[in-house]
Amino acid sequence: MNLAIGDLSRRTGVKIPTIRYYEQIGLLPSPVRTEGQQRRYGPAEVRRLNFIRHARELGFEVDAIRQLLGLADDPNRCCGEAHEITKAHLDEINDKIARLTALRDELETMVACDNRRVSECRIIEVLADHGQCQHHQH
Amino acid sequence: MNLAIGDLSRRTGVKIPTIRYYEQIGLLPSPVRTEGQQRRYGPAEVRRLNFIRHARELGFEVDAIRQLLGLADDPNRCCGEAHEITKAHLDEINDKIARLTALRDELETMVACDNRRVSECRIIEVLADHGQCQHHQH
DNA sequence: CTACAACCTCTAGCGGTTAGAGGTTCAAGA
DNA sequence: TCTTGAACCTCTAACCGCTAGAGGTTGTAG
Repeated sequence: MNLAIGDLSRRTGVKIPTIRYYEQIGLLPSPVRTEGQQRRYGPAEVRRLNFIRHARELGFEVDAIRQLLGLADDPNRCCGEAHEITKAHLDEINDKIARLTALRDELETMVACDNRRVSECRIIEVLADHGQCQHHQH
Repeated sequence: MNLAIGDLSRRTGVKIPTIRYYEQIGLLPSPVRTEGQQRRYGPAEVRRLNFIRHARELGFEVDAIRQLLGLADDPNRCCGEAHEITKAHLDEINDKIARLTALRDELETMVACDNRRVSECRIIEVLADHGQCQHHQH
């Protein structure tokens, strides 16, 4: 298996400029090159890039991924660290879900609105109020 | 109530440069100024900025926020429009909730991991394996 | 051996912010 | 009233995580 960057891209679903970008910021190691300076990749890179892509899809920031990859690279290290990173991320997501759900409920009652003028419209009212009271809980 | 930009920042949790940026892109109206060109804000701006911040935290793009705010600014517009926009956002929100929930479930099984060694760690495993097979469904 | 798709580097852009430099204003205390 | 210093001003440039394009080179299939 000796993949050009386009093959790697197709295999992982990561766009070519993004792959080069990941290399540049040190997420992916510099691969071997042909005589003419073209990148060639092996199975290890496919695995690593898939890992990266999946983690990004889960919303991990590049820094977090770097940490996770560091852990994965050192199979003797304690797992607690990965646990911690993931837990923090999970908390953030739960928070977002809660707030989105609150907003949705509010919007849902609003959609019942059928007035002719915005001046009497619940939608606008609720949005304004929502902004107003939100920062108390933060 | 005659707030300087720093006061507004503290009241809303939006950083000062961000407030100026919002003004620049037209999300916030240009406020009144003192003789010496310093910005002064009133309660309307506090409300508006709180709304913006809240919407941004929930992942709405600036353009979407502009639309919603635009409705609120024009009380003579037909409510049907607000209705439509709100409905669109409701769909968006429901979509977001669904995706975040899926994400959370995945992360939650991951944090169940309490191994001492990374080599046996579910988190790393899931990211690696999942990455491997993920792109087929995309 | 040629054609041309795919690669290369480099620069610059995106949205949404944030940070810094270098200078001015406001307001509280002497 | 004057002085100090925190807070403000504008402007430019950086940040993240990509993405796009220009302009040139390489690899490979026919």
